[in-house]
Amino acid sequence: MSWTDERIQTLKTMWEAGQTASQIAEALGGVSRNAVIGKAHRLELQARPSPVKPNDPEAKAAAAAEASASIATPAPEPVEVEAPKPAPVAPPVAAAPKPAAPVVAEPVVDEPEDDEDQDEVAPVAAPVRAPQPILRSVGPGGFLRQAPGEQQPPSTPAPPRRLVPAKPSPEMANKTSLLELNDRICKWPLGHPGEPDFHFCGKAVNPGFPYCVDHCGHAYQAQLPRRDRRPTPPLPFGGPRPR
DNA sequence: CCCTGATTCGC
DNA sequence: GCGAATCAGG
Repeated sequence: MSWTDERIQTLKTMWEAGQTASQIAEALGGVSRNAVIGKAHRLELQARPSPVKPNDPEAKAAAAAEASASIATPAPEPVEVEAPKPAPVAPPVAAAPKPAAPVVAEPVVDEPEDDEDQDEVAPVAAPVRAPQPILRSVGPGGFLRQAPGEQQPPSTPAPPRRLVPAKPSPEMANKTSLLELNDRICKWPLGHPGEPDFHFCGKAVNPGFPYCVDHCGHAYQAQLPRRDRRPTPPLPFGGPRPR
């Protein structure tokens, strides 16, 4: 598998959306988790909390000094630490539990009359599960319950030759799907991954940010004293959606 | 053990 | 540029 523009775009988006490298690899198919991480780094997408971050230049220097006690001090450069910029209170992606594989709304019209294997360049990028109605119990808020492990069966990563199910419903006609995202449109998720109407905001971004001006306002807030905080910070992913 | 991302380094 | 191997924390 090679890194086509589409696949790179998917990688970028999912990475920014807080998906784990494993999830991204699985969604893309044909690549390993390491491949995804490696590519992400080459794309300079890092900027994500790593479970294994030294993060302490002094400790590093100390360790280095200890390891090579005989070497002259290599002038430990004081690394710049996170400045107190306005802390994003609710980076929507941070709390992302396990958004399912990319939901494609791309209405791929399936013409039944032509049976031949046409190497249709259908976006194979993401395995698409037919939007089969998931019948589950309904929670207090009216949302569909989903067992933690059954977001979607990522199990059949078999690259679908055709994407039949994406019915061109008028519902999704104007919605922005995962694969339609780019650097210029707002990536704020609307709805829940796995649900049929899950899509993204899609408005023009606030330059320099992944979201439009409105959603930047939601995503980046000044840290307020607990008492003064809104009881419910926006949770774009996960969490029951009030209806 | 499992998971995670980071890094290295031969290709 | 790519990604397996390896590392290291949770």
